Amino acid sequence: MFSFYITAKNNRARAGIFTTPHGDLQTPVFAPVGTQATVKTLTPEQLKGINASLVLSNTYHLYLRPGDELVRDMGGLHNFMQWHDPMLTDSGGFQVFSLSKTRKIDDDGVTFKSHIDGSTHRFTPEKSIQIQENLGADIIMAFDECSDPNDAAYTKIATQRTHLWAERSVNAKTRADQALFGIVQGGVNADLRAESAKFIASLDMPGIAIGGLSVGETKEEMHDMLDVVVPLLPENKPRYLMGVGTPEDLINGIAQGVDIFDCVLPTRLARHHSAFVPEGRLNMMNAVFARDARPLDETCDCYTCQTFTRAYIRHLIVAKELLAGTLLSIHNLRALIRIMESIRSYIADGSFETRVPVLLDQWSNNAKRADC
RNA sequence: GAGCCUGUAGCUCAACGGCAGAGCGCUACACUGUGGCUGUAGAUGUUGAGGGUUCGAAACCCUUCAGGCUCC
Repeated sequence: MFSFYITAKNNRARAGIFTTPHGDLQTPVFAPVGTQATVKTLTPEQLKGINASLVLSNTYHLYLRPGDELVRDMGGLHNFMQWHDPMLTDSGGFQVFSLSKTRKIDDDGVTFKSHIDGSTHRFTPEKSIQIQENLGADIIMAFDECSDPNDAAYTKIATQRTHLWAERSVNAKTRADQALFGIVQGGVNADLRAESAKFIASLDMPGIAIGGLSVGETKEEMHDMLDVVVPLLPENKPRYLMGVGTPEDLINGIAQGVDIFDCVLPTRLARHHSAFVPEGRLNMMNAVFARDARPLDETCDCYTCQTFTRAYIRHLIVAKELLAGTLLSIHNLRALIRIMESIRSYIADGSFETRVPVLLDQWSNNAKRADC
């Protein structure tokens, strides 16, 4: 039911097709994040309009509200949110650590308090898989622990625990129509990363994720960890770099052999008034755009850029109109998806490697603000 | 025409004889497996105007301008 064909390679970069029960995914792919069974501010129709192919949703959030059994009874996540293409759910591991103020972790699982009402809950690997089976995404994730990469001693403990939990996640899985991906941890320790990559690869899951990056370490550390991990992963399985990222991170990640990415950044920045454009990140609330009649990005083919001026978008932001978030989300997601489309064609025609410096030069200053 | 009240940052208002301030707004910055947040930094004043008293005035006195209320 799940297979991954590599259609072209440029050194470590690969283009491929991952088949799922809801259609084929062309990789490299960027997945918009739809935490609460919606990519914030966008309809499924709008997502189709920007050629989104994979959407991520969240186990932690949907378990707390409206409840995974309710989603199951409403026909599963695809039907519930009316997204009929490939979907992925997170395991809830990350949110237990990033959102819950108080939590108690032991080798069996995590007891935590809801960020919504403070009520107490418990996740174990088995519980996470059960929830994700109720939700019904095509790709589901092993329950893991994402620790602070700067805490080396604790990261070792958390990584070992993540390995035990990965095995338990595999054993808990019952549905054949879902692909369970394992997650490599190990912080910024090369030896621990290598050990984790080998262990997770040994479980022979249909895909492997690299977690615990873009959580506070430097770009150089992320780069170094990918250099350690990716060569230790099987060629014939998709590699998923969780929570990344900026246009620059996507280009670098693909060059290092990553196939799947997800990130809140394009939609979060959209709601916080920033736009990805080739010359840099624009803060569209800035007064300089008040009378700017140009589109966000003259080279972009998205609905926002084909239709509206910067002046209008700034007006919507200043007036706190919801449409601002929608228009900027359409643009930011389209910008990243368009980069993916270009790179897939570059890998296919063999030009990707030589184009990386040009792509980076074009997009690397999106990590911070542009001057225009 | 007479009496009273009010004029302080873009807005609403503090300070009532001793460094002119707050909230909001404004100008920027940050945001990477999402709390439509949040956090950080910054700018802005002939205290309506003019004169006087005082070591010192947004404050007290005089004149004047503007707005409001009341009375004739």
